[in-house]
Amino acid sequence: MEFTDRKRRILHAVVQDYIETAEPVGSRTIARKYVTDLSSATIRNEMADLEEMGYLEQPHSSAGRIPTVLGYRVFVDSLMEKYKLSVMETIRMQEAMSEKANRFDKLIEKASLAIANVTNYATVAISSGKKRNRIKAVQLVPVSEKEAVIIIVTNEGGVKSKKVRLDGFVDSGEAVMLSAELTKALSGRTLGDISLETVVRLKSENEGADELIDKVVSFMSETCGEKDTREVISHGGVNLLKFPEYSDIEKAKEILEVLDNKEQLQSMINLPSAGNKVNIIIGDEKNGIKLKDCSLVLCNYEFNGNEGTIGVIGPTRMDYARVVSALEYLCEGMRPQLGGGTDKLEQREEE
Amino acid sequence: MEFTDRKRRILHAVVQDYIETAEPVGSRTIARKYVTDLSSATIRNEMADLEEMGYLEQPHSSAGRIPTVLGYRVFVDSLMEKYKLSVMETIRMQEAMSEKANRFDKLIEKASLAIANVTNYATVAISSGKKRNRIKAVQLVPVSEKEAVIIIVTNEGGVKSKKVRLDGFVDSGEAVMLSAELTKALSGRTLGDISLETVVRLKSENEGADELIDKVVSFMSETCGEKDTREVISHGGVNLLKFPEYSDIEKAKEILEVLDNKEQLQSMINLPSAGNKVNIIIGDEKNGIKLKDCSLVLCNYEFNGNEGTIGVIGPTRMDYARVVSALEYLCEGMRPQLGGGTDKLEQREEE
DNA sequence: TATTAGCACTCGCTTCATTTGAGTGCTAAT
DNA sequence: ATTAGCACTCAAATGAAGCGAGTGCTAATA
Repeated sequence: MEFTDRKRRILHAVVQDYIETAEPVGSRTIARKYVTDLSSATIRNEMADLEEMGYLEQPHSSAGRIPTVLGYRVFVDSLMEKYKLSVMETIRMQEAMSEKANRFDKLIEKASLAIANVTNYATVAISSGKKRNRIKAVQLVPVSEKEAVIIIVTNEGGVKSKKVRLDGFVDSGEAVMLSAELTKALSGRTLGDISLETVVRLKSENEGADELIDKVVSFMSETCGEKDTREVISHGGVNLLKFPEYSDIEKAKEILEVLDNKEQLQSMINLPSAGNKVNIIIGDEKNGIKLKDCSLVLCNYEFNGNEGTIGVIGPTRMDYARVVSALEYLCEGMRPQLGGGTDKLEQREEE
Repeated sequence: MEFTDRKRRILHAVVQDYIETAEPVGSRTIARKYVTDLSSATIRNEMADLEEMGYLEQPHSSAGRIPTVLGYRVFVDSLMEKYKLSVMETIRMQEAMSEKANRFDKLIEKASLAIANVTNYATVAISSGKKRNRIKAVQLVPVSEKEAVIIIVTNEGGVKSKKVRLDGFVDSGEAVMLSAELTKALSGRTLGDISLETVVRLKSENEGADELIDKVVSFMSETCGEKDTREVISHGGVNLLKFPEYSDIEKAKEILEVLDNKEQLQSMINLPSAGNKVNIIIGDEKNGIKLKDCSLVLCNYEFNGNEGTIGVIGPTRMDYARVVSALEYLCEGMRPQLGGGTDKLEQREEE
């Protein structure tokens, strides 16, 4: 059977209306609101065809039609028109992002929250910082008789620090010396690639500081091992409760449990990383994970050397056009400063 | 009317049974399961008394009794017996806490999650770091031609850092000099109390570094202004969905919205800080906030100089004894190392 | 030949009345 | 003082009737 233009118009109408109302849409509704040049009877026939072709289905025999997964697919791929964000929406996002974001994970937390608020769906964000940083400087600061702070500054200006307890005493003079030594020896290297010889040499050249050097080295490898810190966060889960598809508490629990579970979230998001384009995953199109009846709109972002993915989760019946626009706006707006002066580029890390 | 010992036994039984079943409990149930030496008729009379005294109420005239807020109050204050944590429960908490917690906020995040998992209620935690820290050292590290990192180390070994952009160039020699100067001038002071004279003097003694000094000072006051960074987090909101009191989606939405809202959470928790003892707030006992039908069990904790509050939110019908024990175990176990060697005490902060 | 009007039919909801049963309060007996 | 017994109450479960949105099919129309 041929997918005529008229069928296309009708499919578009069904999806559109179902997205708005969450009610199965009947032929009469379409004839009145969308395809006014045809009678309900004609539309009825076309809808029967569309059902046969797999784009629509009926919850029960005397109800209207709802889109199938396939129906949504062609809708998002070729039917839906681009949504123009309202001024209000852009402002809300800019405001959310304009506040000083200290750490990178704070920034994406803000982004995630902003998207959740603007779209009124749930969001999930993952930061997969590709930290291939090199050491710029190492500093030791004694803070009490038996404690000192190790500070490592990287290339990009990142700072890692740790307070350690020492058995031996280190005074500030020694600390300064040792800082200089360590900086000289390690500067330019990656956190991971400190060779054993280097360690041995350092120890022999700085007698009595064995303990501290060990601590520094182990701290570095520790930190380095955290490459996949992959923080997963989620916001706006409650937003979903206002949709009728989750008025059943069991359904609600199901999805909220997924949103609460970092592992599941992660496995859900990790699948595709198709460039920087927005990626839409509908219903349970293969990729497993129990996001039945849910859709996922993903977008990769990049900021200041870190990168990650942010996504929106909602009912399959979500307002794809608006979600896509919001995500694009935010992710693209992240590279240039999104509402701040030069300040925006200062990355800052703290307790 | 007198609050006889028999009345006490019956009230205890009602509360206990209601906590378990969530169903109004009738006289027959009590006669069979709890107070077997009395007939249901006698218990009926006693219950009528208890209702008159304000400890019990009836949802409707032909139903069993449920505890009033007052009823819960006397239950938690003088009736309930201490719960002994099962081995399984302690193990689960220890495991959750034993992993290396980098930053302090990560640690309390873990604690919050652990309590949520063990109790199966929702938790909320707030860290109100009482940062009365004094400066120990100031370090400047140039990372590129026009960028440098400012690092401030405090008394307690806390580290704050920020990458700044500079118009003028700073080489590492200058940076070391300036670091020493700044450390000498500022060491021992609180982040907030740098006087104008000090700034002026520093600038005159270090010509050409005006810009950097300004940045350092403004960073300090910025950081200082963050005294109330008061990070609020919450976990286990979904847990609540399994309780029948939230099987109505509207009720569920109500509480989950509160849990999602940092401001509301904060105002809810901030009320009492009665020492280090566990504090139970039932229903909407004055203190406002829409936690009607909910109870809140709060406990203050302290770790490594930081302090905060962690709390459990659940239906008024929650298993107070178990929650109290879990919280006490966790909060008290926080000062001594809770499942780790000396390592546990090392505080570490990073990107 | 494509479209449309018309009509019988389906089936999920809502409404309303009835039944059921757990639980109470009261009274009279122990 | 306690208890057995009984009439009464009321929420919740059950089920029948009617409604109405929507369909599929057929016959008339352009």
